[in-house]
Amino acid sequence: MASKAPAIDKRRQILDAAIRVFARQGFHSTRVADIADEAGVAYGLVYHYFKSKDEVLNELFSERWSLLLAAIEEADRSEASPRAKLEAVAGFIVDSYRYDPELMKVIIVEVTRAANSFGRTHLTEIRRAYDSIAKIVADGQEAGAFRRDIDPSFASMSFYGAIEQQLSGWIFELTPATDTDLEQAKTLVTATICDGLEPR
Amino acid sequence: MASKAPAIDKRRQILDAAIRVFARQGFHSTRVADIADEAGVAYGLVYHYFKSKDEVLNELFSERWSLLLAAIEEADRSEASPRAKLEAVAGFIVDSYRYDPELMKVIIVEVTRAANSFGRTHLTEIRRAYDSIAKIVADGQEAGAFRRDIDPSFASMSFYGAIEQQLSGWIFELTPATDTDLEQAKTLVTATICDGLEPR
DNA sequence: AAACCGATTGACTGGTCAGTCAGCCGTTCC
DNA sequence: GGAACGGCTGACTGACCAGTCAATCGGTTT
Repeated sequence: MASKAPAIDKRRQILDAAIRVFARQGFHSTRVADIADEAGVAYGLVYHYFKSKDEVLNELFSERWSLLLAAIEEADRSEASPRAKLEAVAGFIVDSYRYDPELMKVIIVEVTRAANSFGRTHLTEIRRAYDSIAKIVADGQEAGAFRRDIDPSFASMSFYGAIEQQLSGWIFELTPATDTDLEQAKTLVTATICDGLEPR
Repeated sequence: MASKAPAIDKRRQILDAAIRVFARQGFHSTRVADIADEAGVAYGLVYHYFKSKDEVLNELFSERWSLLLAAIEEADRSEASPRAKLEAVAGFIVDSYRYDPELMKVIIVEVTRAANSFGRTHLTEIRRAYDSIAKIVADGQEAGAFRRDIDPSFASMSFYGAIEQQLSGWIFELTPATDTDLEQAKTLVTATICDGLEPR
């Protein structure tokens, strides 16, 4: 008997396999057969659960991005200082990478930074994240915590870009990514963006 | 007679056509036939001048990236302040976009941010840019112009990431890109990274 | 036990394209 | 004139792969 294997969720199994394979080979050079093999499942089953290969990636992206959006909006609703809100956002993104680097790699490399193919589909969701961050900045300006001569949406792009670039560095092994590095990055991004490189 | 057509450089013609087509459709959904058509040239000629479709993209990237590397290193060699050096780098990148947005789109979307497929090939060149920027920061720290508690390579990634994210915003029309916007961006990036968002 | 039904299987097909190649110009040089 | 050469042409092929589908399996219902 051992495992009764009570209807393991094959759909989930396929998604998880897809993360691994996409991270390893990239979306374009991944064959649907690779996903099925990695999941230990028949080729056709992928099409039982998903309309197309694209839909698998879309699903992976949307699952995770909605968490990010929720995290940003929660940070925004909190009573913390604007700077602490940004720190919370940076923290969430870095933790996402720590918790599941392969998934974050797929999302960044195949969607976020590839807005030609897939990003186009998700541009609205992606934009929502930038806008929410911009709102945090704008509120901070109104409260006098941030200077007013930098456009909030400009600041938002810089902040997000700085974080994503750090993840890229880790993903492509341009930059060490020990636990300590990740932990420091959380506050360092915010320190860089809020305090600046020049001494105060 | 009319045009003596003194051996127009067909190779160049193909490269320029490739920029337009890659920018429009993305590398993966561009057929070699599309490039040839756009260039007004026979299919086979592409293979006369280039070993493969990949090589066309590689060539486009290397051409431009070497200019960027030269610009960074020249800025570094100048007598300007560290901050002015960074401003020069930001200025060069923004001007590259202004001068040839399609080429920059191709480079960012298909190479720089797609380090899975092509970036891998160019990782060394890409890294050299990050390293050169990091050197500017490190020198600035030594000279006391920058605080020392932020790792230069970390600062370099933040700086470059912030710029590239601005370009992405323009490329995907998330952000207005009038001449004034571009001009302001040059100093704003540096202002954000050097001075920070918080009032001084 | 028979009908039913969703999950699962994997062989097969249709279409797509990167890259090849055999040959055609136009020029230059003897 | 003709031979040699390099730029240039575009039809063709071989490989690859996303998506289909007919068939099987195993559990549930009546």
